[in-house]
Amino acid sequence: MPVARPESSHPRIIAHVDMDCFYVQVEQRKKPELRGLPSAVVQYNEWKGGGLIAVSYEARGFGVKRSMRGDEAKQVCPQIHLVQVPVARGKADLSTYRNAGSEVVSILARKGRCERASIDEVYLDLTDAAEAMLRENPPESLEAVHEEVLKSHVLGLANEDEIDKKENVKRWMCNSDADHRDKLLACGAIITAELRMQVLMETEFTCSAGVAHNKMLAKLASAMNKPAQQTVVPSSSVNGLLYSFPIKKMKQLGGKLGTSLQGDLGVNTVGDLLQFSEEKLQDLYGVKTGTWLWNIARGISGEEVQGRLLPKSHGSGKSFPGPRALKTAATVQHWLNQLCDELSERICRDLEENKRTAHTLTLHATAYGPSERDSHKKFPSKSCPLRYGTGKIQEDAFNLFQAGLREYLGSYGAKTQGSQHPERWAITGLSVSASKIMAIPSGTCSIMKYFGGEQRCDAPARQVEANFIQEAVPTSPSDSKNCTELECCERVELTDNYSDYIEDNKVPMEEDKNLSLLGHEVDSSTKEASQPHFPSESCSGKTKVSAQEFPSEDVRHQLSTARSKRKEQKNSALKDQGTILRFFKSNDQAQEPTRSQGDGSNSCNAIQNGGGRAAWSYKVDEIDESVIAELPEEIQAELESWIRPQKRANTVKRGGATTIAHYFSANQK
DNA sequence: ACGGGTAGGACG
DNA sequence: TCGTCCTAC
Repeated sequence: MPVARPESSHPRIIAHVDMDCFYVQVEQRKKPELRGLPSAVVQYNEWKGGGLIAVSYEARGFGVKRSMRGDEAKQVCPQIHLVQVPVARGKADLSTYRNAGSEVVSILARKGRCERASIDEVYLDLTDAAEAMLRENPPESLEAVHEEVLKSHVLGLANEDEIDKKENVKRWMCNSDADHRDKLLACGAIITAELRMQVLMETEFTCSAGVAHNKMLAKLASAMNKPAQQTVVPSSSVNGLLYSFPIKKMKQLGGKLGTSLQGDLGVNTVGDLLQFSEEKLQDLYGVKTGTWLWNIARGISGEEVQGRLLPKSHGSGKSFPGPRALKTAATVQHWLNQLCDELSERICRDLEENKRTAHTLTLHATAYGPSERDSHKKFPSKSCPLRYGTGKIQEDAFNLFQAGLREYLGSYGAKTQGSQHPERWAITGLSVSASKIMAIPSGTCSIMKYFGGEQRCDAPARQVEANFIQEAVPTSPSDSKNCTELECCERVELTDNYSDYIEDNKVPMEEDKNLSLLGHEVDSSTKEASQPHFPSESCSGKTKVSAQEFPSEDVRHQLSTARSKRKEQKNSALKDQGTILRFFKSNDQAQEPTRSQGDGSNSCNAIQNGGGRAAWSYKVDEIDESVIAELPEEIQAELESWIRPQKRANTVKRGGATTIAHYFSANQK
């Protein structure tokens, strides 16, 4: 739901960058012969040619639309090339698109705060960069403005359609009499054009962009001229732009709220909203939404660009429409296993690449069944603490499913359980997701505080284990069987360290498994999120090309050098995947997240002997995961960052010693 | 019985 | 908090 935020007084320069038919471009880069042809990306072509999820602009010219079936697209455009989405584990696999999106983000993030809004959209706060440019190298002093900048659409500029358009744009960009805000916008437009060219050279992807004073307007603008163009929104143009702008096309108003505005208030354009007082809108839609509506009608939006390059959750799901609905626990389990397998791979990759761990596993399902006839009951989502390891995730997810199913079926289900007439339920959608993703805490002080007093940090490992085990009360969703089997995520690509993977035992189907399980599954942990740790920008040897050095004759050459640069980067990225040990060594310099409970500062000091470093070792495979849940929360967060990677390190040298010594600093701040 | 698969955010 | 609902691409 929209929430009103005060607009900051200081003018900001915000860009919204939107990749053009992104999935198509990704496929075209893979198969360059598709460039320039009407094409579309389709998934599941079994039924009516599959569903289109991205359509090239050439194909749009023939009337092909998203959400057509492949067959329909062929009808309106027989020569269309349909490319299939990659499939893995029997489901669509979007990872190539996600990765391609990451390429783009890493380029765009160079010039300012960057928010990855979706797989193919990014917001940028270019305020600082624009101010710097205006100070040090203002457009009015430029003798030449790059073609790409001149191709900008500047809203409100007279004679948009005229032949002298570029001349007009140049005059606007370089106008020394312009409003300060417009000068900043001009700088923003130049920076944005440069970034888009950089994206094109390094990724071969085109994008469109909007440049404005806030996110809402930037987003509106980026969609106004596509593909491969950019649109600038001077303040003076805002009212005119919004006045006739269809309300339903505003972000957040494409759904029920927009429909209500139309149906209940007769508001069809943003301008129509101006007649309503803030109080009236608040009465109708609540204080927050009312204020938000009142503001957006005036082009006001104070939302900040979140500095976030990484997703906040990972999910894997699949639908099973109509006749394909899942009707037995065995098929549900099969598909859950597939989904969990993918999810596990993705969170493990996140851990390796970004040093982040997910802490909550959630299962969603959609179902129809006996209870749906009378009541429109929904299958409840369920969540539990996330344990790393594919087998564990699969096991936990299936337990969550069973818990949800019992609830869904209600008392009716309990009665007929185990009878010869199974429930007539059917699952039409399944998804699992991993959320509460936090950067691995890099300090160790809270562990020391926990053991402080009774436990010296360099005490023998045995005693540490004893402490763990004494206080252990298993609470994990599954009975914590002795986890001596070490789990590691599958990472075929990274052959150096993480390739070992030991599959969990398959979870046997137990219809009547532990009804009270769910009560224990709920994770009451309230861990304070630590600062996300962004992947280091390993942009070695990027082609640096200024706007003026970008004549079209050079594009071909630059693209090819950029292409080989990319490959170099990939290789060096692989090499850069350090060993676990190296990871810890590099991390122990980092900062300790803040925490509240005190008194243990002396114990911290106590271990700061030997130049602030101490060695600590223990036998990893003798610590049961379930004990961790019983530790104080701030300890849990910290411990998990140690134990999990440690187990993984252990598998690397499987058969060898199981004791690993870690070195860490006790410095805190 | 469908755009499918993902994401993010607000609310109670 | 968790679970639900809404929205968007």
